[in-house]
Amino acid sequence: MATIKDVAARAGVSPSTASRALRGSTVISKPTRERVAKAAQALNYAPDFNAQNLAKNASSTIGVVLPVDHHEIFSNPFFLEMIRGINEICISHGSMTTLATGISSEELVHNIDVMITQGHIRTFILLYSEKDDPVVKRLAAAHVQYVVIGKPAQDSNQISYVNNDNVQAGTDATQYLLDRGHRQICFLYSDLSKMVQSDRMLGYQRAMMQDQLPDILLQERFEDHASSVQALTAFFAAHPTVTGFVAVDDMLAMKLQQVLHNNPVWKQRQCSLIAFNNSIFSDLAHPMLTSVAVFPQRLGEEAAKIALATHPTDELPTAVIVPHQIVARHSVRAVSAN
Amino acid sequence: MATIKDVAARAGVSPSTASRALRGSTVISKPTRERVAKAAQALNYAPDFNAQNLAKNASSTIGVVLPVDHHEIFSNPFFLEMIRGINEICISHGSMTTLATGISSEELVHNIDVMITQGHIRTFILLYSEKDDPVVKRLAAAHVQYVVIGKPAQDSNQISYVNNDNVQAGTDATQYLLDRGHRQICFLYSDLSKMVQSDRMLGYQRAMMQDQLPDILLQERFEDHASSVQALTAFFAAHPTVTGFVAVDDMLAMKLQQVLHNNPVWKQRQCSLIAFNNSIFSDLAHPMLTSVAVFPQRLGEEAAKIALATHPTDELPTAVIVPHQIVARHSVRAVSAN
DNA sequence: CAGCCTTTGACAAGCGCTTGCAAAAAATCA
DNA sequence: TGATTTTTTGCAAGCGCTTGTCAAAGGCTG
Repeated sequence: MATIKDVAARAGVSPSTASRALRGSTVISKPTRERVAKAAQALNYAPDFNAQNLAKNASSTIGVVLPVDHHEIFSNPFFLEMIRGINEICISHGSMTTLATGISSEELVHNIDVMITQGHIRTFILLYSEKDDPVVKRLAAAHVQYVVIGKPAQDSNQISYVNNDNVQAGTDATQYLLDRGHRQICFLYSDLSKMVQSDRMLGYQRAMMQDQLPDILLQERFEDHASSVQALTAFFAAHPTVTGFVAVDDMLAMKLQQVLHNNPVWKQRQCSLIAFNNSIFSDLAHPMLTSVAVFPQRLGEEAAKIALATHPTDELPTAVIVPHQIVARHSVRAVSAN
Repeated sequence: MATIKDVAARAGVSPSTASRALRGSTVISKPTRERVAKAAQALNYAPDFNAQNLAKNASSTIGVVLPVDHHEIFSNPFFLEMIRGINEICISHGSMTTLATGISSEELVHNIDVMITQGHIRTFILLYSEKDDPVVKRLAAAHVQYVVIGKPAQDSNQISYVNNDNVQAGTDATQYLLDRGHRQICFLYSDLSKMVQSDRMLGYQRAMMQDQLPDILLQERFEDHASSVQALTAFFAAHPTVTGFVAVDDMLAMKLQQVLHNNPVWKQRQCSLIAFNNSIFSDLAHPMLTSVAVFPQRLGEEAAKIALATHPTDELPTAVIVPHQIVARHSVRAVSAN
């Protein structure tokens, strides 16, 4: 590997000049800068990250934090797509990414500690957002920069984040059903402590309220068949005229679909179903799910851009909202308005 | 952060002695070693990776290579679980992991190049195995160490790998159906160029042959409903008495299940179904799929252990096979032997 | 044309750690 | 006890890069 001395020699300047020239310092004359650049090119020079980091006492890699391992969460293809997006941008900026995972909160925090103290990593991207997250506390205490994907649980205008407009997405999904004649629409969710879910629910409620229709909520995880059937039986008893569901994500939608499909009476109702995330599950369901795409890769990309852009810690935070988009498949039918 | 000088000072020795003591060099007397260790402990000392790497001209991070981005592949939860396993082990060995991804083969190779030349990464784990992989070529050319998860496409006893015994898994799955009275069993796959699939198929064939039963093969991707129905119609016409399917993975099994379920006649056949991977899809299907678990996290762990263990490149390669295990759910019924 | 300011580039120190080499200390032996 | 070996420790150089400081060179003005 060529070192900076080699390119300096070839360009006929000192290493320090070469260094400055390569980072585009205006203190070096343009001709020299070009000469150095040419030499670097010719020698196929690339700086050694370790040396660079050591000298700058910084790091060219950014840490990507996965949520604490919880099987269900973890099997969500979402994360990989976000990681892809992040990595893409990082590489193009000459950075690398490294992962922080953990089987428990403590382990995660510890791993992050190691990355900060030993790895000198100064920028993190959180792939999730949670209330009272010890990870966030640690990050803040260590004065490192971080951007979260999702809506920050608090201080949302003090920290950088990228997110979808989940409230709007909720409204749009609901409106989609309304537009097709549905009036009795149920919002199906599993865990309101997740910001995504409560936001989408808010959106749903807004849409319903606008048409002066009553909320119909159903919380259910569909963990086993028996309890699912029981829950749905009770639900339909209370709301016999429901024609559509807005399910908070497509995994949940799929589960609902399964139990619906499996009961002749319910199947006959042909309830419409709109979901979120547009992941592989939407395609795998039958009928395929109409779903609100949220573009995880894009989320990752935007997060990485923010992370790579602002280095001064005391700068104003950035927030970017990535758009969503309904992709129509076959799980929604129009009904004649009653 | 405490540096090695600090601990040296506190222990009353020179930095070099401290360094040697901390790496456990036997050239340092035991008492001093202990004194240094104690000082390090007290100061909460941890070495700076960058400095360490620079001095040793090595790297304490290992590169994890994802397959080239192909949407279907990428939405497989498998990868994240392997990564989890890898990360777990790496962290506990004081290493970090960094990701290599790419939208094309060229991009991937380029990214890996950067990691090697600029990042000084000397060890990689490939999360996939493919024939004529340019990544492998590059890795070999650069004389870096790598271990692959899956069966190496060639030279399988020259390179380290970790894998399941997919042939045996195929046999076991088939035998599971045989044991329950099935005789007309179909093997469903999508792409034989993948080692996993061809291996599992081999196992299926072995089991069938042992009972002197004929192979029944079906290649189908179930990409859209119409073509799926068509394919199955043709299939059942040719093999009207099939009672069970061995599907090469649970995503495929799920798709099959969907189209089967959706046709009253086929549904009535109540075909049994056994799948592989035991991912979230197995749980999501209805009825839930009996599936052969292959423990991706474990695969990752083992791969990481190998990667971290052998540093001399000229050492003999290691191969480890992680066991599989059938987890019974509801997609297999016993049939009375005819 | 002398004096002063500006631009340009080199020198050298240092980031935190490792390691070859040699000096000091301890242990052994005659 | 002195010589010799063995053990233990310190010195200093160096990994590849950045950057503060300063000298040299060139351009102005009066």
